[in-house]
Amino acid sequence: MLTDFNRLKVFYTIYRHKSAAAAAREMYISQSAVSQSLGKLERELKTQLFVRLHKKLVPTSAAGRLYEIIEPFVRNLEGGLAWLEAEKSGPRGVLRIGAPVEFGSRNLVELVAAFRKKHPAVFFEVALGHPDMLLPRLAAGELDFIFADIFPGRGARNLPPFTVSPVLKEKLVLACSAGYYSARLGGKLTPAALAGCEFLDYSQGQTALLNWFRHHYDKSFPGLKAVLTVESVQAILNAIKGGLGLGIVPEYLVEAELKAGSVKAVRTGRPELLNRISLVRLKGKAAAPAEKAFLENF
DNA sequence: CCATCCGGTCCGCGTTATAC
DNA sequence: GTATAACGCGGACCGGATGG
Repeated sequence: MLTDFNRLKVFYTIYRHKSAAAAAREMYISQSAVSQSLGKLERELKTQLFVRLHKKLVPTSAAGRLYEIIEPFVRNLEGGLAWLEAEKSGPRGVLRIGAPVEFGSRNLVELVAAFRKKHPAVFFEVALGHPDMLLPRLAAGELDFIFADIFPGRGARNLPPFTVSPVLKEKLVLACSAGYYSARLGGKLTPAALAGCEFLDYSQGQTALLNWFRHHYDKSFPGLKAVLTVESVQAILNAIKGGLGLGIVPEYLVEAELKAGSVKAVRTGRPELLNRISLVRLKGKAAAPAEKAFLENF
């Protein structure tokens, strides 16, 4: 059983001054209180900590050992409390953020860069991955907040309540190079012709592709041929330009190529599929200053 | 079921006074 | 300067009530 911390603090102060009276003055309590506290600690530990000479306290070797144990702890504690105090004057510390791979490596990194210009004492740890993996980590307090595109899976049943606020919508287009378009789809843009093409996707499950097809044709197209699977928008983009097949990318990333005609987007007449990114936080969790400042930047 | 509030009880801390 | 006795007060703890 750990002894009362206040008694250890009294001991620590006596040891530093080698005097109960001086410790009492420093701690703004009576000399009597210090003496009683020390006596109690010695009885608890069943160890003599000071030899009482006339008007003098001489530490025993046990006292020296105890001081060595307590001293780093007190130093840490004082440092920690100073840190908490400093935090009031401005955001600092580490922000742990979860995000989908594409959003995290593109938009989030830009946000972090802009934020750090204003608040250089804030550092970032970004975990990239699927919301199904990030939500439990948010619930366990390992992440301060996350960004999520799909929300939520059935696996999130027994997780604590979250607050979800939309932060971004971007149009997603199914695109390929102009060469690929004229060779494989020229003049016959039917669902069947489309489904027979080569595809580029972000995950083994082809969630992005399947969503696109469901959105535009109201039915699923099983057995799409994925010739490349990679968790990187940049890679998909390069593969599209290289004529490898059809891939889904945010429209604004290929705006120039679409205008120039080097990249073609598959248009069905329906509005484009939207990628909705939401901010997900633990309900009722107070935001630390760094977190608050970051979220206010939105 | 869990968190919170409330009233009552009791223990221990810190005080003063005093002895050494 | 330190230790001890006596004492008052605050806070910790407990059981029960209440509310979401």
